Amino acid sequence: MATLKDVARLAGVSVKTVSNVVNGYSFVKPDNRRRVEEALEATGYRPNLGARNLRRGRTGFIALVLPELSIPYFAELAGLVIAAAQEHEWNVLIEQTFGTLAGERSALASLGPHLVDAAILSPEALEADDFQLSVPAVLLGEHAVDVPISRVGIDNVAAAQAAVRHLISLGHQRIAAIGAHPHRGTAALRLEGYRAALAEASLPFVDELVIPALNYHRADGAAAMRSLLDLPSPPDAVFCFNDLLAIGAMRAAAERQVRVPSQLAVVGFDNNEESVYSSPSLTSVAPDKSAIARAAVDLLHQRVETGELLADVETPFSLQVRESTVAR
Amino acid sequence: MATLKDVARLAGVSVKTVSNVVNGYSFVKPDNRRRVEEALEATGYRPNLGARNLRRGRTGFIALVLPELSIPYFAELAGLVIAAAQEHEWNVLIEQTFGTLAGERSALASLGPHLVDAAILSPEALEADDFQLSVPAVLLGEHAVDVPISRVGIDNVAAAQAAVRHLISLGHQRIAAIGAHPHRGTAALRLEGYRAALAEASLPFVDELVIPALNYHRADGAAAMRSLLDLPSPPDAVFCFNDLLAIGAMRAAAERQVRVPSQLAVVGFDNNEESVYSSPSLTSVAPDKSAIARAAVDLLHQRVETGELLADVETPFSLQVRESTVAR
DNA sequence: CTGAAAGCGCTAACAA
DNA sequence: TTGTTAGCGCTTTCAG
Repeated sequence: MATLKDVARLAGVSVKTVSNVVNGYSFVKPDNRRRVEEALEATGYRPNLGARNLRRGRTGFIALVLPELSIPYFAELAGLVIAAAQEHEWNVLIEQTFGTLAGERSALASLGPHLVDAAILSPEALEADDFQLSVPAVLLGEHAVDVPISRVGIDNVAAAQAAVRHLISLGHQRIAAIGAHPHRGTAALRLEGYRAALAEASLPFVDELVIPALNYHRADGAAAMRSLLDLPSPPDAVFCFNDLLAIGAMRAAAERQVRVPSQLAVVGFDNNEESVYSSPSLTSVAPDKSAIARAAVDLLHQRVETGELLADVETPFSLQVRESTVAR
Repeated sequence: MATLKDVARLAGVSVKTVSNVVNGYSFVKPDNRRRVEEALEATGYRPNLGARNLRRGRTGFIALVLPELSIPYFAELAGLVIAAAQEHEWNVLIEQTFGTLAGERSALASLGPHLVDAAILSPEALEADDFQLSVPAVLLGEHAVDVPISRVGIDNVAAAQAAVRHLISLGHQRIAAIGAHPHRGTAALRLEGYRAALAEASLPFVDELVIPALNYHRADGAAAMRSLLDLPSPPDAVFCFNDLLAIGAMRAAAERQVRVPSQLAVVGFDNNEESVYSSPSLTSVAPDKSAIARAAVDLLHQRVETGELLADVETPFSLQVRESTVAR
């Protein structure tokens, strides 16, 4: 592999000149520039990023810390973050925490400043004390705790409220919620939106209709739905805090011969691609994932370049109405 | 951030001694070791990986080149590769190609030896000439072309054959295939397995029942299924070359009021988590993804450490029978 | 506008 | 057993 020095020797100039050409710096005598470019071409020179970054005190990487790639929402998001990072010549390092406190702590601990220039975090269990980051970071999802880190995401209260309003507008009166969680900030906000929608329609908040979920996988949604269907008077609609829970819920309903949407309307959250093709297809709150990824990366880039702390970013969302609430 | 030198000064020894302790090398006088360890602790020293790797001529990264993270199979695989790589202290860099030749070429081109120590490739369009890698690599999926790179994966012919045999054993006679592709090696092998299963049961190979798919997304499966249902005599079973195609096919069937499995049996390939919860759940060929990820990473590690070229690895698979072929 | 040279933090050959 | 020191390849003062 050719080094700067090799190129310099071949072009008959100093490394400085080559470096100048490579980095598009200042003014280089046209003649020298030509010779350097020829030498660059001839050697097939490619800069050694490690050396460059060692010198610049940068690494060229950002970390993306998330629960699990096998969760479609995070997989999609990761793809978008990678694409956005590429535009700033950043490579993305993905760390999976599996949603555990230990996993999240160990991911954070490994984030030395020599490894990454910045980090995008999607924590689910971290506590306030844990946020002693050594690199700039941005939070996706919620401030589970109050920490001075910029956040990028949608207005979860408004989004949940829109989802439940939709169910109410369809005439549903007994609306359940799946996904309550004792420590997860996002869950608290979605629950708040659910409450608000019920309240503004003067519908009662019924404790037994709010089902907690420790995880947000399909299996958890199915289990929650079963417990709901076992109730003396089951709900006629259910708002699930993510699409995976909703898919599980629909599966459980099908197993009990409960028809969706005629007997039970279902709304999810995340708008996974999977939800467009399920039978019935799933009505879902659709955060603009692309906007989230871009905003997070741009915020960090700004932060790293200028050093200035930046404000939170609120990204848009919409409600995608499909067969699980309105039959074709 | 503390450097080796800082630690050495604090401990009153040379950097060499500190380096020895940090790297667990040779013999260090117990007294010195203790003082170094104290200094390490006091400063919270963390080695600068960039510098270490620059010196060692390693980067500490491997690349994982795949079509798209939004495809569940690759998302799952990526998660497993990250986990396997961690055990060799490797970080994983994911590059998305979107299955295009241009995307794959540009991903390969960016894989300089300064960026990664090795690469795991899942190409779909690359041609033989493109495989001029500058780092050790292993191929997931098939040798689309004949190149001297180790491959890790299942026996696609046998797997496809098992899937179609299952359909035949259920009494199906008119079995379609969705996913034929002019250049994709994997598609050719799965088609071969399909043919073999038909042949051994003395069933005719019917051209119009083999539907090509340029992409393997849900939408492609739905489109293919529609064309199959438009046939004067539609199939009574369909073997899809991946689960996404199968999910799309089931969706299209549902839209035409065709019942699965009573009127149409469906088998997929990949065994996505999604397929366990669809209604009906999907019978699918299940490659051992964890074994694939581990084998690929271990092979590369071996290769990088010892320099020796290693043989291909064939990983196991099974057929998961679910409701799409056998009603509960 | 360009060259010489220092040094980013680390490892390892060589000396002591 | 440990210290000294020369780089890994690059960027960047500082002179010229």
